[in-house]
Amino acid sequence: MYCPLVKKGDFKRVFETGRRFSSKYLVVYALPNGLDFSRLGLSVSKKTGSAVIRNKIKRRLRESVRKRLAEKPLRYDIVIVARTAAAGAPFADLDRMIAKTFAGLVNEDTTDSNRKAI
RNA sequence: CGAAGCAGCACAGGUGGUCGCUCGCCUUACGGCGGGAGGAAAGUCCGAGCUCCAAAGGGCAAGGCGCUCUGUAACGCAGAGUCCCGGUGACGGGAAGGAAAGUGCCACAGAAAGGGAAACCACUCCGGCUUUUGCCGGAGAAAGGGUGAAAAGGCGUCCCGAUUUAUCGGGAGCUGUCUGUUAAAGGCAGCAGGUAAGAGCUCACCAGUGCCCCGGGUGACCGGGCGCUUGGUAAACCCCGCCUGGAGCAAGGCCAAAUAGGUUCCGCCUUGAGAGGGGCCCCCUCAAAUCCCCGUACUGCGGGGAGACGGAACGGGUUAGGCCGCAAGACCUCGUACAACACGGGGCACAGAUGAAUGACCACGCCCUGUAUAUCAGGGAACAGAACUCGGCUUAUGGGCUGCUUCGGCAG
RNA sequence: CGGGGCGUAGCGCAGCUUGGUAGCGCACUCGCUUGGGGUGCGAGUGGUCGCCUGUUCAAAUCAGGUCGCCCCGA
Repeated sequence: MYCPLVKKGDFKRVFETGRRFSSKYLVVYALPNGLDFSRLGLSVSKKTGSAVIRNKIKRRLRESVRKRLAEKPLRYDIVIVARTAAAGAPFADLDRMIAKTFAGLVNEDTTDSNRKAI
């Protein structure tokens, strides 16, 4: 279960206070959100490529995150920034990185996160 | 066979399965069924629809367009033509009105670059001087020389013979034009008058040009006659003709919530202005009032006052808030008509997201690459992703097919 | 959706308005100066003016198209 991350302030909070995982193709920021589901934000720079390439990267990342969250439901605000190398990456590599990153995340105590959210 | 030039066509990797996204419909719900990127969706270069604002009219400014006719909702688009340029040719390219309304510019060189008494050298004739060479003066100004992109349109040649000594005949050649050809070719016209010699004079031909005439064409323009000989540049200013109100779906409409300022009224305090309209002007429209107070003879007339602060109500803006706008045609094809187009018949399709939907995996077959082959391995090719909707233009781009035409070579 | 600007030598810029010679600084090379280096002085090398087409006798400059980059407004 997830929904898109929308607000500019939410992005800013995740960038500044969230955990950071870097890899060849991606930079992933994650922050517990205190909700019953995760929210996903994607950032692909115009320098990465044309609209077609950028769309393809976002679709692949969305697909990968959907599959990983189905296996392991997290309650995080996640922002994934694609690096320029992600344009030519095979889907299997991207998926492996997402899975590896999610393996390092654990849901926090519910009451604690609720207090934070409010 | 080789080289080249046009025109057109369809495609944009297929089928099946699993999981997932988005929209619509059905269902109480679980869920089910169906739709889901392109030829350029791109660039945003034109033209329209649609929406809001403005709008009596005229002029100016600004911007755009600029051969003709036709088509179209419209266009800077298209079709058919005209003229010019390039190409042996098929064919390609052209912002192609006006330089005789005016202004400006034309570097360097050159006497001179737009009106300059067209200069200099050299030249011809006449007169004078001189042994000659030559010098001086006058007249003439064509051919020749030098600069430059351009010097005031170009061109009128040569030989033989005869004689009436400026004409005739013959030949070659040149120029122009016509016919025809792949090419060679052929026909016609001109090559003259004048003069000391010549010419810018007369004449012939060609070129250019004209608010001239005749003929053809809807027209651009073409052909002929007549007149004239005028440098180029308007993608320099400009002139002429035609067109253009402004903004854009974040247009615009409705709804919701919260808050500071705005308008009206009340209280309190106190003393200020015509407003609106398009880029501007003439001007036009609405106003020159209303309310309160005072004076006076009711209407009326004269004089004075109204903005800040607090409360209430109202309507706008903001909050990337929600809904609507927001989804079947200026389409394709066949026939008629010279083409675009129009008319008639038939056919087909018709995404609506909003931090923004098309993806991932598997199987089969197909294509490409690697390897001697099979197996096998890798990849699915190019350009590229709708954002209110259409008609065009431009640009990017894969492999393939079809038709026509031109030039050259070889063979029959 | 609307508007504006830039592209010239390895780098940063001028020249474009009013068309005829492409220039400045740094950098680079050589020489002088110094015992040597730096500094300084002098000389020199180096540019398809983003690309295509056109106008013109002549285009970095004018016109049209195109490509790339940057900025602004709603």
